[in-house]
Amino acid sequence: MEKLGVEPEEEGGGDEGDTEAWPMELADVGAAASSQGVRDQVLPTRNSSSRVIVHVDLDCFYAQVEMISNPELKDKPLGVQQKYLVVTCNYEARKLGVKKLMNVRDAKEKCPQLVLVNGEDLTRYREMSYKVTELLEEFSPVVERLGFDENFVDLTEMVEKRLQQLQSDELSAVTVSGHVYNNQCIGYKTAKCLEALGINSVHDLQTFSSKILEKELGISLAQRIQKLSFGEDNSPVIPSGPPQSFSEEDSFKKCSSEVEAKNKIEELLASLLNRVCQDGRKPHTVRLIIRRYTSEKHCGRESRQCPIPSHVIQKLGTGNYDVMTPMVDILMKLFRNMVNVKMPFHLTLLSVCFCNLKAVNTAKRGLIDYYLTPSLSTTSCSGKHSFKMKDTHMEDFP
DNA sequence: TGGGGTTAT
DNA sequence: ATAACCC
Repeated sequence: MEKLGVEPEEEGGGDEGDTEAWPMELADVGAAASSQGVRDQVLPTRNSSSRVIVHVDLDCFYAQVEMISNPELKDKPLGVQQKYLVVTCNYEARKLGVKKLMNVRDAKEKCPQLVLVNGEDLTRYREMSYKVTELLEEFSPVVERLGFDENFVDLTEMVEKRLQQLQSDELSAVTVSGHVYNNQCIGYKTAKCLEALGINSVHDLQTFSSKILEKELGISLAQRIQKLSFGEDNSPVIPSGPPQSFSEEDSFKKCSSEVEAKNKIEELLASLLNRVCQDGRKPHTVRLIIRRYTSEKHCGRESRQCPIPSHVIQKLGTGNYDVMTPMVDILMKLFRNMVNVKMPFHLTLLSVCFCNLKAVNTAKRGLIDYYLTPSLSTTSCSGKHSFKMKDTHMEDFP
């Protein structure tokens, strides 16, 4: 890949007009990685015939963000803690036996010098994550995100252009070698199914009867994972664009009263409203998610959702508290719809999600809305993404 | 086991 | 509304 010059670390690109020094921060990401021996991956992947797709996989991303925030942490064993878990850690910590998703107790036992920082608030991680994606989008707009720390970039066009510029003698010296990423399929349910069929390795999967597999798993999944077992992945890189939902969650040992729940919901909501304000689009649906205490049950979440009333939608992003009250009312109705508050209950998680996001300026906002909501055109909110009403022509409306 | 995300049904 | 998948 060096021949193609696509390492993020090499990009010093001027980012004119933006007061934030993010190219420097990105250089820091690279530096932090280098200082740790670079396990961050920039690999050609999803190889199939003639595409050039690069997989950018940042390792221990949260820990790297923390080390950039506080360079004193750089040479110490560092873990990022969420509740009782060390969700990720830097290389110093790994050398001393700390693993991802290790219990705080076990981690401290293994490594008493371990420095822990709280990583329950994802704000800075999310921001850095999008900076990485935006950087990659400079090479090609076709960037697909996977979680906060992985991106797939389709560079086919860039490479073809580059090849066209080369003289023929130079061309003969170019070899494009692809690393075929052997996608283990780690899906829990599917793995269990495969195990039941006696399929325990990639080779087992390669040689297993297609017909039987299709009958067991359905034709779609069967064909896909069997191709994957040969390292073939033809799936297009889908540009992720802006997020389709915003959510905030909190887990805890016990929440057993309505007041307690309301307080937690208000906290989640306050953060969410800030995020929605900065994004500029408006959610048209809210969802409340709970997890009840039960001895087991792996993915036992329940949710209720409803449309957000239009008069509330319009107050969103105006950065005021008028929205809090009606939104809390809506969420508490959803809450009581799921939880019988007259009976004892025991929750271990609450989450609020805004989804069904719509752009404000292009959506089918009718003429009536337009004329009756002058406050929209003066909307301000502390981000650089604040929305301003564009010049409007009649053709914009149906 | 956290605190996010996505798509399919 | 849930389930499965990803990190």
